[in-house]
Amino acid sequence: MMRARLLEATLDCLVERGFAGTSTTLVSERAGVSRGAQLHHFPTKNDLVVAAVEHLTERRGAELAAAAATLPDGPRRTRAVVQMLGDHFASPVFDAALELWVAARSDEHLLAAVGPLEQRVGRETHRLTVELLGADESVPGVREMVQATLDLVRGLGLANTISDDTRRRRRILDTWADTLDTVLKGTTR
Amino acid sequence: MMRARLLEATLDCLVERGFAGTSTTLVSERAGVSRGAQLHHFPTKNDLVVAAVEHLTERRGAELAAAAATLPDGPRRTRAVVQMLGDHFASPVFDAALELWVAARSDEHLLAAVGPLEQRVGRETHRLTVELLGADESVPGVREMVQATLDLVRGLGLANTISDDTRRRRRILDTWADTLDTVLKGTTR
DNA sequence: CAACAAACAGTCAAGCCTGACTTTTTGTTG
DNA sequence: CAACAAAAAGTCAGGCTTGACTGTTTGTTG
Repeated sequence: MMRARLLEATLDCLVERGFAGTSTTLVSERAGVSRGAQLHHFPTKNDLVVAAVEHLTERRGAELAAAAATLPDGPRRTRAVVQMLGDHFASPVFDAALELWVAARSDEHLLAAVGPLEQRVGRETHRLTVELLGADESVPGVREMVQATLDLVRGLGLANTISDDTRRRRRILDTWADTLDTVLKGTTR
Repeated sequence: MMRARLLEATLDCLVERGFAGTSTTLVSERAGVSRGAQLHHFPTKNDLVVAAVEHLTERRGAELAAAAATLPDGPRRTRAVVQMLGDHFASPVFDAALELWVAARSDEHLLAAVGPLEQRVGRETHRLTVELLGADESVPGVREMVQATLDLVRGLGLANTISDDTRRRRRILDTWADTLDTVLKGTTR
């Protein structure tokens, strides 16, 4: 319970203040957990943050699964799938992940933990996307287009961190969904 | 001259150690500039870093222009343009920009300087891309696909910061170029 | 119920970063 | 060439963060 509170507080700080602005003292205060208790569960800041990555991953999965359940069938499905991914990569969840991503870039310990984890999450997200789109990856080029879709929403998510970009994202993803449908044609439904 | 050395040192630190790991002391040492001299040119860390953004922008422009001059004509041009953009967004230049981008997310002063600047650079990059591709933006969907291309390479650049992603990027962008050509068909050349 | 271990709480010193302050050098103008 | 202003150099104190240390509560087992 203490553990969970600490992890949530860490993620909140990450979103609000960034990695550097997230001090262990601040986290313990936010979580309403004493400094000693915190140090008991997570001896160092890195331990704390790495654990937060794990926790975040679970939330990522849960959020995507929940959103996926509400998707419509029929000709508008591709568009809905793509918009769902776009929204997900524009949420605070992405902000927190981005902070970790960038922090790990120049911290080998963090990288050792975040790298493999993010790779795993990436594969899982890819699998889910293929499933939601009903794409046939045995067709040449289809796999690359699915990957491109995920990298595209990642790029859109990045753009969204600085200024609200929702309208532009909607337009771009609508157009992309049409293109994607053309490429996948004959393999979906 | 001192100014330029400070800016270059700042960018080097940014790439190697990230925003938080870039201390003003470290920068002055690297640049071979005394602390007082540094404080004369840039009173605060923010001033230093904001100026570095400006400087980076110029380098960005110069690098892109240089690369653009070597592009081939003919049917392979789209592929070459897209790969060029992909390489550019996977270079240290992007790493430095990413650090600033993320740091600005949770620092309003930095955001006030980086936001408008990055918007300007974005527009300029868009304009250049349209020109290089010979795209006709009056055709519906074309503008969105050009934007999508830029957001895609941004996403690929982000993925590349953690682990070297060159092979995957090549494959994805090759496929993307084919799709892009189909959409632009009749409007190019 | 007593004893022991684990979780929790609070305090604090060492280290680092930033930016202010003082002194020295360089260069320009009358 | 003298005087003055601008640039550069060096020093340093204040503030913040981290993680180590010590004391207290809770809970479990014999």
